[in-house]
Amino acid sequence: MPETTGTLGTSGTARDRILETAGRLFYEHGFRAIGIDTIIRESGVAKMSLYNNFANKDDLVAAYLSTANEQFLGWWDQMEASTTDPLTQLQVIMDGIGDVAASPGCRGCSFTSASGEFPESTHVAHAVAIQHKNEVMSRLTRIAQKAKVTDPDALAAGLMLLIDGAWTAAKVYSPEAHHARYLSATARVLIAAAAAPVRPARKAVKRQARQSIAPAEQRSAS
Amino acid sequence: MPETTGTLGTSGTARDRILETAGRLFYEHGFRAIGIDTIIRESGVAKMSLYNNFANKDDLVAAYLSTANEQFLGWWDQMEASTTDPLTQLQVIMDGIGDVAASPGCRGCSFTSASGEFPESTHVAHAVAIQHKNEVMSRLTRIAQKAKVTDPDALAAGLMLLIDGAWTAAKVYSPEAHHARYLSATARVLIAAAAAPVRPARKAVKRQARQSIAPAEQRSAS
DNA sequence: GCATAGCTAGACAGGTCTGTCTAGCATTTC
DNA sequence: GAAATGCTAGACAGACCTGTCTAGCTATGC
Repeated sequence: MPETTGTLGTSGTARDRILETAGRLFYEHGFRAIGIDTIIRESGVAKMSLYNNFANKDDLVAAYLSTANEQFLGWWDQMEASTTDPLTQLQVIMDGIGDVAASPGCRGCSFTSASGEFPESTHVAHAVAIQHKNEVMSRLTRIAQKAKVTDPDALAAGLMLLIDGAWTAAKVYSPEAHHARYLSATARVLIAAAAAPVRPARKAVKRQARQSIAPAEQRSAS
Repeated sequence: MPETTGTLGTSGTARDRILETAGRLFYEHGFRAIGIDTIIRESGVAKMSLYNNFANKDDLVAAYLSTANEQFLGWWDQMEASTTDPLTQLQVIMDGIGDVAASPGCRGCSFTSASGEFPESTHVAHAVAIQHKNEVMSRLTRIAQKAKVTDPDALAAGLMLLIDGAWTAAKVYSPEAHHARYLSATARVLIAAAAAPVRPARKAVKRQARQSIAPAEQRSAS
């Protein structure tokens, strides 16, 4: 039994090859930067094979993101199953994400990128991204609740901020990674503080009145 | 003295109107989603006025980012000047960014978006973004050093992760903001821990061996 | 042996994008 | 008054992009 089908077929169905190729190209160059023709050419598949499997380009983008979401959650499940203590589970997950974000090939988070390239929250790709982030947030919250920390929402939110910060570092600084290396250690501080509530610091910093921020500066923020 | 120039001129030079309009549209819809023709139409300016002031679209994007960078650093200087204690300076800045990120109109960080839409680090827009993040990092580090905390690099990196996490929340969840509201409180934890070094937690979470992450999952990360 | 399903190859339409060019108007400067 | 400067209006070229269509090939199932 030779090639499964077609002339250029390497392996798998046309749909699989399209998804694999499109995912790689989208991740490396961005969703808008990669055209249908490029995906066709790189995957060695006919254009009609793409449009027979996906309604349009947006549908292909959404399919890629859904696949990526499933893979990520699968990886998460493995990490979480590696231990039973909730606080350790959180730390293991943060360590794992830190390792990925700081690795040379990492270009950040596909879902955040999708949100940026398709800013309308009704866009199917943006919607998948929101769904993904919601899932991550609720998983963090659930584990924090299991750990019986004082404020599970605050711990989950803090860890979420760190995670997305690490993905941003990976995206901006790729392939150097930079401060994503500090994800693990910083998460450890938050987790420890949540477990053993912070004693009033010697010099507690109080929130003070600040001047309001002009609209123009909202757009220029870091 | 009537209109300064032109027929549709609202105020300022053509260059100013182009930069203002382009900035607003880029920020709201993305760099690749907005075309030259749209900028022309919205700013009421002739196409040649754009190409007389900017070499090409990339140059316009870079000019917008440079302006945004200057505005942000100006805002930072104001925040920093509002107090003399370094730890309070850090907290004031984090509070300010948290307020902006959690405000309804905020769509995240222009520089991160630029990195995402122009992934090649040699692209002029990506280069400006890197320069901006470097500047923010070095400012955080400098203040942390002034505060004489044990590990200024770690504190600066931790705060940077939080900041970029907040921008991501704003981008993905706009206009709801969500967990960006936790930026201030989470920063307070990190700052307090850095000021009063963490006592070994009752149940310290140790880093444990983990299975490696398959390349396929690197792309699917949160 | 024949129908069906999945695929290929490539032309094509219609739209959009960037960037150039021409012709001419209005204001300022010398 | 003349030159220079900054701008407008819009046509235009050439590239690229999405999505459709036709024609035909190949393997499988009945």
